[in-house]
This record gives sequence, C-alpha cells and structure tokens, in this order.
Amino acid sequence: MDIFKIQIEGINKESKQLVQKRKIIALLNKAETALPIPVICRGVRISVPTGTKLLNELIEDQIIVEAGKIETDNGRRPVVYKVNPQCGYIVGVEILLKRISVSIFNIEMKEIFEAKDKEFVLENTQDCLAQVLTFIEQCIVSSELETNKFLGVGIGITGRVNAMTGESYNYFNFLENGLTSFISQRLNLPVFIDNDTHVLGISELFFGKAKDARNALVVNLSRGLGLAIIMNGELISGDRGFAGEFGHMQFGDSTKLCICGKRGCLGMEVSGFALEERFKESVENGESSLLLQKNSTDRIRYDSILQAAWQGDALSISLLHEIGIKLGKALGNIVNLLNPGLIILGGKFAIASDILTDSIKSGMTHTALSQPLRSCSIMFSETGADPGLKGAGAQVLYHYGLI
Amino acid sequence: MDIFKIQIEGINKESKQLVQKRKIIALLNKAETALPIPVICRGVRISVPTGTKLLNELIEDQIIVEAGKIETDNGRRPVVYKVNPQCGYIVGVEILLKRISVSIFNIEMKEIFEAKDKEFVLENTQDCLAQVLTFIEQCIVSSELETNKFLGVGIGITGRVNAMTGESYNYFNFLENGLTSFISQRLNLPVFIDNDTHVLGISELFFGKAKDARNALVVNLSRGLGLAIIMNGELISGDRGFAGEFGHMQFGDSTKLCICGKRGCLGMEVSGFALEERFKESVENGESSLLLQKNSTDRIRYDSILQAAWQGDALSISLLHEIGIKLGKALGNIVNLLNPGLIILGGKFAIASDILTDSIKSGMTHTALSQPLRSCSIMFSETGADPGLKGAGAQVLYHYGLI
DNA sequence: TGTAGTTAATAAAAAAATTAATAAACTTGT
DNA sequence: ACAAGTTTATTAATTTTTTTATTAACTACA
Repeated sequence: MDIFKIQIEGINKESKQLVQKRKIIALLNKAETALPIPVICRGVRISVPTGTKLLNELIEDQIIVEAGKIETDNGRRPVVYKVNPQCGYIVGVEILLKRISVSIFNIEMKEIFEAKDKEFVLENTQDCLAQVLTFIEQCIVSSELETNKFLGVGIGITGRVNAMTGESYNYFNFLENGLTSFISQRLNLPVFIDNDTHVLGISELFFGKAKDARNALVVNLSRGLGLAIIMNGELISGDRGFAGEFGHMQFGDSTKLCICGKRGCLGMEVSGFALEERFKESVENGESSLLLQKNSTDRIRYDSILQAAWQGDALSISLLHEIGIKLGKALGNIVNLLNPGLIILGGKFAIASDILTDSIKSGMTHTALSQPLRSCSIMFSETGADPGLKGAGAQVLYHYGLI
Repeated sequence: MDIFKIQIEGINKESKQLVQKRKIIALLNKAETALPIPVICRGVRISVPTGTKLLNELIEDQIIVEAGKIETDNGRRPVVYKVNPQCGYIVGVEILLKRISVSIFNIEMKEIFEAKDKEFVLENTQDCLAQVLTFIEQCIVSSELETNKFLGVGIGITGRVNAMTGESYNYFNFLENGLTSFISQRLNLPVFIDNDTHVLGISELFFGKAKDARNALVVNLSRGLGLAIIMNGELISGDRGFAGEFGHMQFGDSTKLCICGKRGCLGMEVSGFALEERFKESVENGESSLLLQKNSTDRIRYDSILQAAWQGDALSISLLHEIGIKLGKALGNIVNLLNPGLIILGGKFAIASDILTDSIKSGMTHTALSQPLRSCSIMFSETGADPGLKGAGAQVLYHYGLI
C-alpha cells in the first residue's frame, strides 16, 4: 500500500498529488456515507476536473470504489464513491497480563478475523516476546489476506508505554531500539503501540461516546485503575507517555502500601483489586452476602462481586457505592483541573453503571467546583466487544491520518 | 490589514494564493532571522518563481521588506527578507483587580507603546466596562499609529473566562453576546480573551521557557494560585475555559473555608493570601521577624514577606518552605496525571526561586511516581517585565497563525 | 408528455505553477 | 588573476490546474 507511506518522504515530483490523494482517502474514510465528486472536491479544495482525475487513478489502483448513485431532491443524480474496504487491513493486538488477543480489521474498522483471549502469561522475557510475535504472524497467515495489503499493526499493552518512541517500559524493555521497531522489522510492517488504557481512550474517541467531545476523560476501571485524557480532541500522552496515572493519585484516606511504594494511592481504594480486598474484610467482620453460598471468600474475584451487585446483593452494592464516592471525589479534582465536557466510565466496571452513577456524581460534588461540574456529563461506555482491541488497531489509521 | 483576515472566508478566487502568502508571513515571523527566497520557498513548499512572485506582491503591500544580504560559505549571496515590523500592531490588555495595563506591540512583539498599572477597581458594572474601553481607545490614539494597521486586541482578565466564546463569567457578564464581541464592535477590531493565568501560560509557551517543551505546567503563584496547562504544544482550556483551577484542588489538610464554599482548597494554603495569613498567625503565636520592625502585622502584604525571605528573615523563609512542600505535593499529583516535561513557576513568587525550589522538589517526591518525576524539570519564570501583558497580546498572533 | 429548473460530469480554453535553462554574484584553489 | 565550483535570481518552456462552457441526467410542475 505505497500510497499510505508517502507522507514521510520529502518533496518530489509526485508528492503534492499524493498528498491530495491521501486527503481524498481520509475524507471518504471519515465520512459516514459514500460521497459524490463535487463534495469530495470541495472537501479537499480542488477543482472538479483534477479531483475526478485523481479519483479515477485511485479507482484504477482499487483504493476507491463506486458505491452507486444517491437520491437527491433535484438535478442529476451523482455517483458516490467510498474507500474500498478490501484495499487495506490493520492488525490490532491487545497484550494483557494473562491473555493476548489479535483482530484484523479492514479499513472501515470492521473486524474480519479474530483470535481472542488466548491464554498466555505476560513476562519480561525474550521467550514471551517470541510467543507474541508468532501468535501475530499466525493470525496474519490464518486470515488468508494478501500480505502486501496490510497497513500496519497497532498494539495495546499493559504497563507504562512511550507511544512516541515505541518503547514499553515494563515489558520487553530489554530491546535496544524499542518494542515497535523490533516488531516492525520482524513483521516488515509499521507498528504503533500504547498502553491498554490509552488504547481504550482511542476507542472511545473515534468510535465511542467521546466522538463529538473535544475534552473528555475515559476511566478504565477494571482490576486496576487507569485514565485516558482527551483534550482538544487529542489523546494526551505527556512527555514520555505516562499521562493518566490515575491509580497512583495520592488522594485516598487508606494507608495501604501500594506497589509503587507510596501510601494513599487511589488505586488501593478504587479498583477491582480494592473491591476484592474490601469484600474479604467485610465478610471477616461478619457481614453476609449472596456470593458466600457458592464460593469461599478467597476465590471470589471482582467480576463476581460486580455481578452480585447487579443481582441485588446488599454487601456488594454498598461496597460499590463506597468506591463510587471515592472515585467521584478524585474525578471532581480532575474536573477542576481539566474542565472536561464528558467523563466516560469504561472497563469491566461499566456494567455496574446503574449502581455507580449516583455515587460518583455525589462524590464529585464534594470536590468539583460548581461551574465546571455543571458542564460535565457522566456516561458509561457502550462500545461493542473488545473496545481496547479496536482502539489498538485504530492507532494505525490515526497515524495515517485516515481517522 | 486585509491579508490577515482572509482565513475566515470561504473559497474564492484569491483564497489559495492568500493562504500561501499567509504561510510566508508566518514562516518569516516565526523565524529568528530574515530568510532568503530559496529557504522561504522550501518552507512553504512552492517553487522559486511563484514564491518570488508572491513575495514581490507582499513587498508591494509593504507587509514584507528586504533586510540586506547575508554572508554564505560559497555561491551568490542571497537577499534576505523579513516581515515589516511596522506592517501591523497588536494591543495587549491586562485587567487585574486593582489595575489595568495596556501595551501596543509590533508584529515582532516588541513593545512600542505602554500605559501600565493604571489604578483602577475592577467591578462587574457597565461603568467599569466603559472605563476599560476608553482607556484602550486612549492608548490607541496616544500611540499615534495608523488605525488601519491594528490587527487585533488580546485581553487577559482575572476570573473565569471562556476563550472560545469570548465570555467573561465573573466580570462584565451582563453582556448578551460575550465580552469580546462587544469590545470588537466598539473598537472595530478582532478581540481575543483569556484569564490572567492562561495568558501567562501563552507568554511562557511562545517567549519563555516552555518554547521548546511540548508538555509543560505554568504555575501562577501570586496572591492567588492558578495553573496553565500546555499539552501537545497547545494551551489546554477545557470545555468552557475553566481548565487550571488549581487553587480549588481539594488536597490540603487545612479546614479553612474557601470562597468557593468548600474546605481543603489548595489555594487556602498555597498562595500570597495564605502566606499573609500564616504570617499573622505565627506572629500572634510569638514568633519574631525582621518585618515587624517596620510595619504593624495588619499592613504586611505577601510581597514584603517574599522580600524579607530573600533578605534572610527566618520566619518568612520557613513559611515559604511550608508552602513549597504543599505546592510540591499537589504538583506531584498532577505530574502523575499529565506527565509534563517541565514545570515553570511564574507569578510574583518566582523571585523566591532559591528558597522554593528545594521544598517544591521534596514535596513532589511525596506524591509523584519516580518515572514521571525523573523526566520533569522545574524552572522559574524569567520572562521580562509584564509577561501576562505580552501573552495577552500574543493571543492575536496565535489566532492569525503567525506564531 | 413536455418544458423549465437543477445538479453532475465532461470537454475545451485560459490561467497558474512547475521545471528547466540561463545569467549573475560570489568563493576557492591554482 | 582567472578558471572552476556554488548558490541565487531571472527568464523561457512545459506541465498542471482551474475556469468556463457544454452536455447529460434527473425532478417538478403544468
């Protein structure tokens, strides 16, 4: 897919036309529907004859295809065009602590191949890296798609990641030139990377509820606690990609020691892990719960507690309320600091929206100023299955300016 | 200055060339030195003949001027060009609680007229607004510059401001269409506005130490406490312009009631106001200070305490240390959240850099994670006089894409 | 059913921009 | 001091793009 790779090159004879071609592709890809020539030409600010010429060349290259005619109120009906869904493919990879998933998307981000939740143990070793690579390679082969049509690989991985340099600090940090350049060389494809929470943010930004918001927070509340910050319509990475370390915000009353070495980290009070701990404590103090009928206390994971809360278990609900209020207080502080128009609660906790929403809101009133609070709405993520995986893949489109 | 106003209009016959002309102007204005034709043409990606043609038209319009020839290692010596400093002027206005300042800058942001620190009381009244307007008008007249050469007015004002809509929420909020459109109509000039802290951030971003930083925090520590956040090289305003309400971060141990109605606001512990309060308390508890020799406790303002600290007064220094540690703790939290590469301490407290720097750093270690902390340096503002005023004016250049 | 009105697409003419060629100005090395 | 090499600046030739004009396709209404 040579046309997508031009942008890096300097000025040459073809460059300007190729830039315009890429603009056409981007316009069509961003548009919800197929577009007619006049609209395309207005969109990229060129005349109809040149636009038509470029479009025909793109059709010749099978990058753009006709999509029939559309109804109009009056006048000749225009032929509309869209990007050929088969013109390019994207690999999305999600590497979590205990499982790895790969999806292959077409250029419209429709999933056309999947190999999800393969059991796996993430370790900072050469061997583990080799496993990841062969799994990705296998998926590409199994998909039976033309290899020269792959545009790139987008990876989401737990831990701290520098999206700019392509380094992963916690895992595979033994590589000299960073993780992306290593994988890129091996697969002979451009590779982009970010951490699991940021990738979730990308998903919300382009496909979820943050689509129309210029300033939003995406909370990733699962076993851990993370935050993706979107400001001025862009994901905020910070200087080294560390932005969003919400779980280590020193805001809690708890004196529990966090793995980071400090006490009072928010993640020790607001997270799936914290929910499990608090559940155990409560049971030890004699409280009862529906969950105890089936399992012993040790085996109860936060997923089960969330489900129990949904089924009406009083203990689980009250624990969730506690968490909601604490999360709300912390978010209120960030609302003062960043004045987001929207907060999206994502991650595994999103299913507990009914129980959490009011407690978060009430927590926020404790800390947030009334003006920024009034202009900030709270929503729960409703993206389809595996939003992180889709966001991981979307990095590729984002870097090509196609989204 | 018609050429600067084109960008708003739609597509017309001249539009494309004017866009290129604006690019040339922007390139020359951003460059430190005057540039020769080949460099300009490479910079805006046009050929030498067209570039020369456009340049000559700009010279005809007196927007660009020749700036002699430069020495080169070999080959014919090129003529270099720069933006005519007299081609356009900018009005910067700073409206604080007790004083108002106006400066007029040329397009290089050199100050060519000033009327600073006029005594004044900011009130939310028609009368006060009229005073502001006549003062600005007077300054424009006194400057004796051609009125048609003014590019716009940039305002910095205390209180909460929506830079996008041009509304000021705390002052002059009785206007129907926002403050900027009102002043714009009266002065017949484009008007841009932001709050005093954001304007300070703009100053650091374009002329100060944040020039080369893509992610920075600018702390405005004077009688109040504010924060300007720069991420991805842009000032973060948030959804309604409220971003940076650092002073109301709920992070303190103090139980003092803040004007916002909450307790525990950081501004009640870290600010000039807080310094005055703590000084009073300490003296009442029997501590001594150099300052007491001259003034009664009631009359001592934070400026004096800062100066006393600089002169070695033990009480003042220890109070500053307290403030520094608290500020550092709060900043550490933000470092975790946003991973800035640079923190600039500006405002009146900047002169106490020697005393504050270590305590801020030690405070940060309490809350910040080691990784983001390591990549974050702390500096003290060293911009010239009235950085806020310069930042206010710079808004105009920023909106024209000339900076 | 036919005509006026509207928009799309194509073809021809005009304008604009680029490349190529050339002249001018300057440095360096012999 | 003068030829060779470099870079800038100007002019001429070629290519590209846009305007303008024309034809095609369709709706609405009489």
